[in-house]
Amino acid sequence: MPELAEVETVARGLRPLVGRRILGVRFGKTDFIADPRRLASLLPGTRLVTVSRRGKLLLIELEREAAAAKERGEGLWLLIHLGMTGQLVLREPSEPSAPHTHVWFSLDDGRELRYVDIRRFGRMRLATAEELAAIVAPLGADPLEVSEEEFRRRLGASRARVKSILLDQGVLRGLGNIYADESLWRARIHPLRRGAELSGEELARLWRAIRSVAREAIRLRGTSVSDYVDANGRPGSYQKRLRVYRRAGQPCKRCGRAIERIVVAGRGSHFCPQCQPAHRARANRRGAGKRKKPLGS
DNA sequence: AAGATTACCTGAAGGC
DNA sequence: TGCCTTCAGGTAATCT
Repeated sequence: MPELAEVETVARGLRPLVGRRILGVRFGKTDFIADPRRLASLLPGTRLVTVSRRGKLLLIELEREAAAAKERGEGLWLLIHLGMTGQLVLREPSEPSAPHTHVWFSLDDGRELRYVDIRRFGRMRLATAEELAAIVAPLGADPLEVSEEEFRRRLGASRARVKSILLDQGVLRGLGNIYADESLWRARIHPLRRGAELSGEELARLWRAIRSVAREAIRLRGTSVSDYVDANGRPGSYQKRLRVYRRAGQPCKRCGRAIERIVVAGRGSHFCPQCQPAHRARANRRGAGKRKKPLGS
């Protein structure tokens, strides 16, 4: 699934396109595109200026031709979210299109950038600078840039299950189910624990675990367990490093106990019952619901 | 009103 | 063989 490491890898694969022009766009199904006619009218003739990533969101900055840019001085961004099964791949126009290809961008170097998405959970839209600011405003901290202090503050302020918190893009941007499970295993924290009940030591372990998992996943160009490939159609290799994700019933790499799978936040959650104990201490949570003081302030 | 659950979508896999 | 159900998880919408 495209999480931060996969989107980062796709962004890096597209970066050589900076300077290229989009000559035209063709569409298949468009129900995942905010305003396909706007793309059809504005994209042709634009030049790619930057390719970047914000969480799981891919940002392609475009520059209009001098004449068109005059009417509105501001920039234009093509925003693409890959959802679950979205792929952006560079192909020669002569190559047959994969099933579920829904957008074809023709480029001035003769190639095509194709958007493929089996389930169409992805999203695509154009945005002005103002619209872009509003879209990224709700996103939380970057997992690789957040300080340990801010991380502890954000996680410790929530009574939700820690697994849910890690998946919340408003807290940390870019983590998905795979890296959330892998990070919790590394930090030896049970997915059902609540953010506010984690000790300072546990939060510190989790902060470090997320950083090392994210760095390693980017280095290995992402995880390919089902559909993910990069801009050149190549899979990543972090799947070889997975310790718990989709390993239910198999032995823990640390202690040998069978990995278990439960559902948290509607997601399959994999953990080691030995390494990741469900309770910090002898928790008698009777009366815990009476707490009324919100933490902080 | 934060936190939990469900809907969207298609293909793979398992049951009978 | 083939039909049916379940599962996979990105976010948005809906519930409690």
